[in-house]
Amino acid sequence: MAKAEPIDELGTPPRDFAGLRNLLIDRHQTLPKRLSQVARFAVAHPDEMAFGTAASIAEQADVQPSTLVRFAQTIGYQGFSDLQEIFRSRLRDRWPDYEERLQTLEHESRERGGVPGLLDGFAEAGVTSLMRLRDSIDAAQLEKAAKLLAAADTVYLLGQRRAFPIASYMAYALGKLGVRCILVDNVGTLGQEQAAFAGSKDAVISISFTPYTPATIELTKLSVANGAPLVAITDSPFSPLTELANVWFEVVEADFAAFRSLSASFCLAMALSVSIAEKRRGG
Amino acid sequence: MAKAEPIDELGTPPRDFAGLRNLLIDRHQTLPKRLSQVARFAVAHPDEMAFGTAASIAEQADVQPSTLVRFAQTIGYQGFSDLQEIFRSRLRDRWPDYEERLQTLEHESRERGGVPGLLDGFAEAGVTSLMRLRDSIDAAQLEKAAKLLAAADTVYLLGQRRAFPIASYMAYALGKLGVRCILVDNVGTLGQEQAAFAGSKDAVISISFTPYTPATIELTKLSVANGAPLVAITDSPFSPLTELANVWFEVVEADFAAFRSLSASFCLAMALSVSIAEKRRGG
DNA sequence: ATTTTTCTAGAATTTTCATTCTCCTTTTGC
DNA sequence: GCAAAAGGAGAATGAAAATTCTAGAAAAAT
Repeated sequence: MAKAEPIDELGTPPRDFAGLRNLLIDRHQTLPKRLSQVARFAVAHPDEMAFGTAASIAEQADVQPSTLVRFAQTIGYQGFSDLQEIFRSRLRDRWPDYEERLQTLEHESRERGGVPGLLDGFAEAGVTSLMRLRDSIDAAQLEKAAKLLAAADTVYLLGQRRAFPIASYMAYALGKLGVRCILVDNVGTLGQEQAAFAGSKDAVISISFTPYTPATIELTKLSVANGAPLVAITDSPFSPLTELANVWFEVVEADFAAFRSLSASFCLAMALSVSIAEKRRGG
Repeated sequence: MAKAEPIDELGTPPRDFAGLRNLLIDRHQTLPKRLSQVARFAVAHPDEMAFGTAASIAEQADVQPSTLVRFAQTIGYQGFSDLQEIFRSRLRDRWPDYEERLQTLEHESRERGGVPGLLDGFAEAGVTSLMRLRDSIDAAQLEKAAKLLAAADTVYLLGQRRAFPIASYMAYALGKLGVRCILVDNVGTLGQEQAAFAGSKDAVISISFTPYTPATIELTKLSVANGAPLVAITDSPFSPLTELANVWFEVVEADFAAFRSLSASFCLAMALSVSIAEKRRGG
């Protein structure tokens, strides 16, 4: 209780959310491990901080409830409840002007061009693509593709130019899921060599959009000739991939400012990746 | 406890705010005086219902705390706390514009299981991410980043592992837009050599998410040490990139099945890419 | 008008929750 | 490498809150 040096830095702690957030960002480096952990959680999940109980928040942040109290006191608040009040006020205060703000946003993004308008445009294109994807993809097809790919020894991933981000992401995801795969990135124009070993026990996922990059098509043909089953992700039934594929998906992306979204393709890629892993575990 | 006629109308009460609100509006005429009073208050002051304690709400609504419990039970909830959860969830997920769309999505995806369920899940995560992005990105920051990057001689793109698809996509997009750029893909661990020439006349876009890939951080530090201005896309204010950056963006992606969406990051990447080109043309 | 039923207020009870405290562990300084 | 200080975990405590209970008031029905 009685301390020689009573005050460290207990100036008045911020009573508004923005100030608190800044304080947390500033100080989290100097805080001890667990307290820093709480600071990170608080910034990342302000909603939870507002509504949760000390126990529930503690569990999610992987600390003890008492740590939350110590944390609040360390940065100058009276206790956890006092700190929580800041997070609650944020939701309270923000709500009234939120609708107004959103209307402004919609209104302005039509009128002005500029960077914010672009962001809205791409976001809208992404949402549209995702909604469309959901309606257009056939469940049976997905099932079939997942089954085919799950049976494969190694999954070969083909995709160049605009499709390359998707192929490379699948390589990342499949790797994390413990599914053996090879990303045929064609570095050093070594695509032929990379894809050469794909055979009937393996499978190929080929991704290509208009104008179908020749390298992707060539490498796909090569693999199919070697007996590898093919799952294709493309943007039209007339794609050169469809006639080669055992299963193919048509993904139509919305566009904005002459750039097509990639959201739907990524979404499909993720769903496929996870479903392969699930099937392998005996789904 | 034992009652002859056990159930009046305790069908499942709504778990979402919209449904609850309708229920309240419908039934408030048939309810007894005090309960009707509570219903009116609940509809009129949903914020208070979310934040207040039973005692504080009771006082404001001019009823007894126990009345609130009776009220909750009468309309089918387990107790006051159960009812309050609905009001809290409303503040938690406050994206009014897309509320309806998402609800449809959530609803349908519960009915389907398996692979289609995955697709819906990822779609939902993507939509959520995009909506959040729109709300969280600051227009002034975007403007500043676009200006900084437009002034650069060459744009260097850094991003490994999960961030790599985004970096590689930006390389594609910027190339198409006629903006000189170099994708530091670190092939052959030649990242140092690839990034070596980034200087004060250039600019770096660095993309990294938890757990921040060391290679990306190292290469970014190197470039910044050489005087290159930095725009960072990351997922937390505590990212090692933020302190290095001239402008940084926090992109929080929603996740599903332990995989985070990339939609928002891509959206931001696209918006940035196009805005650089626009600025160059004299925007 | 009287009985029966429903509703309400307020007290009593139980549960939940934040906070405090103690003991143990880790880190820091010498 | 050791001592001292700081930090952290988890049980104990006490306060506050939700819920239940009961008696009485209001409303409805006969």
